[in-house]
Parts: sequence; C-alpha cells; structure tokens
Amino acid sequence: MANDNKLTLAGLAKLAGVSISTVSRALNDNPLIKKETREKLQALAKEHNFSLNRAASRLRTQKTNVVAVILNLTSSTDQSISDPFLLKVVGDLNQALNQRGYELLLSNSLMATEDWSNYFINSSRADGIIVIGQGKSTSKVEQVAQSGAPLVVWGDPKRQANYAVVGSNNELGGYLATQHLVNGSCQRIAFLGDPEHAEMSERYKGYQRALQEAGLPFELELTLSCDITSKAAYDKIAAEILSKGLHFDGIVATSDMVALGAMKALKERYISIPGDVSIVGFDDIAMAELLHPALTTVKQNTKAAAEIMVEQLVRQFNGQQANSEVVDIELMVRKSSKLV
Amino acid sequence: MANDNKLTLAGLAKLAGVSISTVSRALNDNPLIKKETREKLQALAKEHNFSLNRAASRLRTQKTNVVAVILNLTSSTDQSISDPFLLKVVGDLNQALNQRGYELLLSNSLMATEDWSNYFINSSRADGIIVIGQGKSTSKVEQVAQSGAPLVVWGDPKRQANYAVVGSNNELGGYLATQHLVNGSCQRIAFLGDPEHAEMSERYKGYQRALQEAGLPFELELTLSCDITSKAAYDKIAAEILSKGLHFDGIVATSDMVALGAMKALKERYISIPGDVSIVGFDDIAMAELLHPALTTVKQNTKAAAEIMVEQLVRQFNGQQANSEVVDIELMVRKSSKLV
DNA sequence: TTGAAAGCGCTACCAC
DNA sequence: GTGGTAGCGCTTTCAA
Repeated sequence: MANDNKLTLAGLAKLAGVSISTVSRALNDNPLIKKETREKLQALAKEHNFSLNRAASRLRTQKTNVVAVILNLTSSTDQSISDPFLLKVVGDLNQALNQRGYELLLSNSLMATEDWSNYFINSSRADGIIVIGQGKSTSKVEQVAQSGAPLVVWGDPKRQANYAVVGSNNELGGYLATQHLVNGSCQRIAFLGDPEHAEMSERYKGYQRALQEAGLPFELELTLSCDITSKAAYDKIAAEILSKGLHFDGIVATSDMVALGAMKALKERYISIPGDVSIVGFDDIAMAELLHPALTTVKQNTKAAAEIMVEQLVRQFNGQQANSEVVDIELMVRKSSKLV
Repeated sequence: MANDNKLTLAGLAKLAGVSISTVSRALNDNPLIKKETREKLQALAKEHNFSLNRAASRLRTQKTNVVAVILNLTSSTDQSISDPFLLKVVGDLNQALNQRGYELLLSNSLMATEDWSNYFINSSRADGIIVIGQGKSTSKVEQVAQSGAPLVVWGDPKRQANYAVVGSNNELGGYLATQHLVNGSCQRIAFLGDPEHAEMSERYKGYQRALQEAGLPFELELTLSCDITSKAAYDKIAAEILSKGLHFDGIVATSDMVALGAMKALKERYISIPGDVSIVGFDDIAMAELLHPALTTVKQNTKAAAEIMVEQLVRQFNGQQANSEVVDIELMVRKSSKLV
C-alpha cells in the first residue's frame, strides 16, 4: 500500500532479514524451513499483500498449474454455445480443477483455430487440455493426442480412441430411454437428433437394441435426424407432422434441449404429452424438472465425470497411463412419459 | 517431432542462422524486421511447431494478456451456478476477449476466497478482472477497486460505485415489463424475486414506478420475495397460492429462470397463462421462446455488453479512465402475457 | 536449517 | 535491419 513499486521475493527477504531462498521456501510451505520461521514469513507476506509472481515461477518450474478447457462446438450457432449442459460441465470442471490446485483457462473450438497442443502446451499456457465434446469431427483432438500432450476428452468412452475419453454410458442411456417408452406401451418410437455425432450415435445404437429386444420393427422413417439444438428439433417435428401426420407415439431425444424443442412443437399442435406422445430427454439439465410436464430424461452425472476427468489428467501429469472411463447414468422418470 | 528437447528461440535462431533478437522480432511481427525475413522465420517456426513460451514473455513484459472472469455467485446452490444467463455472459465475454487477443481465466466467488486483486493481479495471473454480478455483497469487488487493479463489473450501472459497471437499464426493464402487464389489463401485478439484490432492486424500482404511473396501488403483499432460482420461485408461488389464493393476475419475474419456476407452479394448478395470470421474465435466455407459452421477457443484450466490458477494461490497461455504461434492453413480447 | 547463485526463455535497450 | 546482452522474479542445487 504505502510502498508502490511492486514487492518481490527479494524485497520481502530484505524486510524480513533473511535470504531469498528462505522466503521462497517458506511461502511454498517447504518443511525444510523451521515451522516458526515459515509462519512468520507467511504472515509477513500477507501483511504486505505479497503474492508470488506466477509468470516467474512458471518459467522456472516449467509448470503452469493451468488446464485449458476447450468447448468443442459443432457450429457457430448461438444455441450450441449456450447449451446449459455444456456449461454445467464447465462449472463442474472448474470446481474439480480448483480442488486440485489448477486453474481453468476457457476456450472453444471456434476461437482456438491453431494446433491446440502447440498453442496451449508448447507455449506454456497450460499443462494439459480437456476437450468437452467429441462432436462430429475429432481431427483436432487426434492431433493433440498425437503430440503426446496431456489430454482428456468428454465424449463417448466406448469409442476406441488413442486418448482417454470420459463420458456416460450413452448406449445404455439410449437403451433405457427407449425401453422406458416401450414399457409405457409406445408402439412407434422416434429417435430425434443427430445419429452421426459421436455420443449421439451410441444413444442411437441403444435405441435400436431396445427396439429389437422388444420385438418392435426398426423403421428408418422413425429416425428423425436434426441438428442438436432446440430450434432444429422444433422445426424437424413441425415439418414431420406437417408432411406425414403424427406417425409416432414416443420420442427419444438426444438431449434435453432437443426434447424441449420437440415439446414446444407438439404443444402448439395440442398434442398431449404424454397422452399422445411420450418423450424422454438426455442430460437432466436443471430445467428438465421445471418443464411442464416435467421431463423424463437420462441423467448424466457431470460432477462425478468432472472429477474423473481431472483425475485422469493428473495421472498424465505424473507420467502415468490414463484410461477411458464410463460414468453411470440414471433414468429420471418424470411426467413427460407414460408409466407402465 | 524428431528433436525431443523443447525448441526455444535460441534453438530456432541457430537453425535459421540469425540472432535471437531477430527471431523474437519476427515472431512478434515487428516491422523492424524485413518482411521477407519475417515470413521466412514465421514459416520456420510453424514447420518446427514452435510457440513462444508465454511464461517467459509474461515475466519479461509484465503483461499476461489474460483476464480473470469471476462469477460472483450468491450461494452455493447448484441452480445459481448453472443459470444459463450467467453462462451466456461468460461465452460472450470469451468471444469479446479473444477478439482483442486476451484469454479467459475462469473463476468464481466460491473458489476464489482470497483477496482477488492480490491473487490474480499481483501474482501476474491476469492483467485485469471482470466480475459477473454485483449480487448482494460487493465487498470483494470494492476491495479490488481499492487496490486500483483494472476492473469491470457486470451489474447495475445506475448504482453509484467507484468502479466501472456495465449492465442493462434494469429500472427501465422493470418498468417496461410492468407497463406491458398494465396495458394487458392486469390489475394486481406481483413482483417475484429478490428486491435486495443489486440489479434486481432496480427492476423493483421500475416496477413501482410503472404501477404509480398507471394509478395502481403499490401493495406490499404483491412483493413476492424469493431467492433468484427456479426452485425458490416455484416454492414461493405454490406457498402463496396455498395461503392466500390466487390474489394476483400478473407477475414481473426478476429472471427467466424465476419465471420458469413460477410458470410451473401455475400450470400444475391449471391456472392459465396468460388467461388467468400474465407473466414477464427477464434476460431472454435461449429457452425463453421455447417455453410453452413462449415467455414474454426483457432481453439483455449480452453480446453488446461483453464487448463494452472488454473495451472498458482495455481502457484501463492503457491508463485511461473507465466509465460505467448502460446497455439497452428490449421487451420481447411473446405468449405468456395478454396483448393490449 | 539457511544462504549464494545459476538459469528458466523471453524482450528490449543499445550498439553497429 | 540486425545482433549482443541484461534482466524480468522465481526455484533449486550446492555449499555451509
């Protein structure tokens, strides 16, 4: 406060009458320093509002304690950027990283156009990378994996990949959602979303498996392919009903936002949910239970997932092998689907 | 690739047969270096996958090109963390910052418990701080302002503060929302939210002004005070109806999430929206128009706001004075309110 | 248990 | 236009 030119370790050392090394060790809680001295110096630092210069320590230690989190967005539509689910994952990662002493540098695939490994890791901006979403294209991610940089991806862990993927059991999720509709006596169950998107394609497989087990025919016209935004889903359902009439009595949506769009299209046509059409979402975003009717959905445990992702990333920092890991999902039965 | 020990400027210089200074200038696009040489060296850098070590340049230049964005959360409830509106602001800031060459370090008030200025600025983690939300407590923010660190706050710009505040015209928003309900012949208009929260209190003032102008009495029992989460709003409306019956025919909600909670409580009781109760939200999150009925709401222009915030922060980097600035709002009339 | 000093990789001042 | 070099503030080896 009083002294305006910024305080450094050297300055603090002078103030305390000890060497720079001693202050450095004390502030890093190094047990080499006598506990008494350590506490005295820490108190002094606090008193003078001193904080170690991270740029300097990062340069010296070659470690940043920063993790770059990259939202792997499919397109530049506003919708996909603001999908509450993605942002929930960011929030949970923030928490998990902080608990381990890491900071979160936020970026997304639309901004970071260069080689990610080069940009974030070689440049000492971050120690590792977490990519949220495998999306349709994984070439950037592969590039990072090739470079050997510490990397964890939120996506579909069942996909074989040469990097660690953490994600929900999407196939099972799709299966349970579909099975739930089958049990509710739905006969013509549609799949709404993008079957080519990594995570979504697994949900699609689960959907097909459930149909088969139930002895229901798989009909291609029940695969309602659309972008994974509410708007696209809304348009798709509207167009479908316009051209073919209401030819389905159940919808397995690939995300809650997609389900939301579908619900709106149905309600506008006075189609009862779940009376005429049952619907199951995916994600369990905060809003799901607040919709009317409350949305039955497959809950992804993002908090647990975030912790696992950080754990796997830290393993790589320590030179250990990182593994893909499956996070449990759970069917949340609410009001948008008929009960058995 | 072939050479495994990390390349530095010195290494590149040797490879190119020029001095370190020349490579440094070339990679920083310094016009002192002949264009030809510059391009040759940039190509060489790309070829060898070289990236300048940021830790080193930050130490040297005393500038990080990083901005800390702090979500000033009210409580640790999941809801407030995942309010899509806050996260929309983060997304827009990310974009605005990147366009100006800054990176976004994400944090929140629950994690960053220390003195923010000390933690982020003194430590050279970031050059400036953007705080999202004035919330109820502004002491941490005041502390940053006191320290003289570059700071911009998303909040209510009408509040007098010794730091730059960018935000919507909340008073006008509250006024327009209320006026709209008045025009739709609502007689007993409730205000739902937290009148003590900085931004919200201005909306509350606007609500009162509109009532007064319309010659409607201001009744305290129509101030429905609750936490600004969907859940709290849902509970509040449910409790209100249970204890006093449906004693209002319009609701001015302090956020879309709050409106969502209220809508659910109403729908569950088969109260028609907007037939029995009209409702207006605030924010215009992506979901607002996808609700059924589509939510009439006051749109906050977060994209414009984000650009202004970054602009004001950069002004401070350049030693200029930063000013509070008001961002225009716009009433989005949809289906949850009666028309005139 | 503490101190001296080298050096992390870069930028920018000064010299040519 | 280009090169030599000091030094940003820290950590850590080595010495005491």
